[in-house]
Amino acid sequence: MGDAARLRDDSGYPERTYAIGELADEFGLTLRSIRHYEDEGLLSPGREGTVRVYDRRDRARLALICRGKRLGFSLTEIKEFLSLYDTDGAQVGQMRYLRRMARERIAALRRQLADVQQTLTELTDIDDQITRHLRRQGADDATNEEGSRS
Amino acid sequence: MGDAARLRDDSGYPERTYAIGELADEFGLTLRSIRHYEDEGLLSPGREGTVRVYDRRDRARLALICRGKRLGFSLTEIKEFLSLYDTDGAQVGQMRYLRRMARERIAALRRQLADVQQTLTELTDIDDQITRHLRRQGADDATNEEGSRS
DNA sequence: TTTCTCACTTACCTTTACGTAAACGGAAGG
DNA sequence: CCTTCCGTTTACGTAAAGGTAAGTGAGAAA
Repeated sequence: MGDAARLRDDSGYPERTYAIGELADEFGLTLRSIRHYEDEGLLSPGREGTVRVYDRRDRARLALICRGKRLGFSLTEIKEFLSLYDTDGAQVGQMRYLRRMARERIAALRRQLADVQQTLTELTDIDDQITRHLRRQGADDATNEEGSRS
Repeated sequence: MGDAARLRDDSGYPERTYAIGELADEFGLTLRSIRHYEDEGLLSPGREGTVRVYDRRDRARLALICRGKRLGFSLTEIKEFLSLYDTDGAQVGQMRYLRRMARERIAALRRQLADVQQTLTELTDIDDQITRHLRRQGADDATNEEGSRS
């Protein structure tokens, strides 16, 4: 149990850590996936012997990875993306580069935002049409009568 | 040249058609991809002999396919998605189902919208931080001084 | 007629993002 | 001591979405 590595934190109290299984449960991933993200260089958790030990920042990165996946990015894109989040140790030269990357991402995300919004209005239109159609037929719904507000 | 299939339209004038190469150029796809979408049942263009002939509706479907891809959906998801757009010949039973599908998609898209928006604000924050950092260093930008408005 | 250009099919290849199995290690508990 | 649980590595498998090559055909142009 007792060893010195328990208090490796400036703030004086031991930081909470996570096992791979915990994170897998929390984010709905498999161990394989999380390890794969590490293989691809998106994560680099500490080790206690051979066992992976994740800290608060690893967990945050994992959350970003998941969001990136939900948005349809590839692991490679997500990797670049992640580098934008830890600019803390960057040199001035790097920062210009990172800012360019950030702005490109922003532009892409705005396009995606527009796509999502347009698709949303189209689908709510379709929903409305179907609903009106069913209503005209008197064949009205048994399912919940939830509308489609933006 | 002259054959009867040129006037297959109710409206009296010949509808404009597209060759596969045209569509590929227009949407920035390869022939292979377009044919692949057909293999997967997302498109079913007419044929003139062995040659594919796309009409207005095929073209519209292709546009939807591209948008779906930009949003990160798989071809299978896009296929379901497409079926929502031609409810015209559907029976009442189908319509309930389609409406359910539409509502599921809507819910998913709203989540995606939230993800995109959050990522956007985070990245604009990062952009601002970098910009301020560079400004403090006097090492200010040579690149365009475009801001990051929402 | 020969040569382009565009299109077609068939078929194997590649990349991404994991799944899955085999075999092993260490700690905890009955 | 043996089992169980959690983790580890190595390595082959696989589904999705196309790339790429080989060989064919048909119409237009030189």
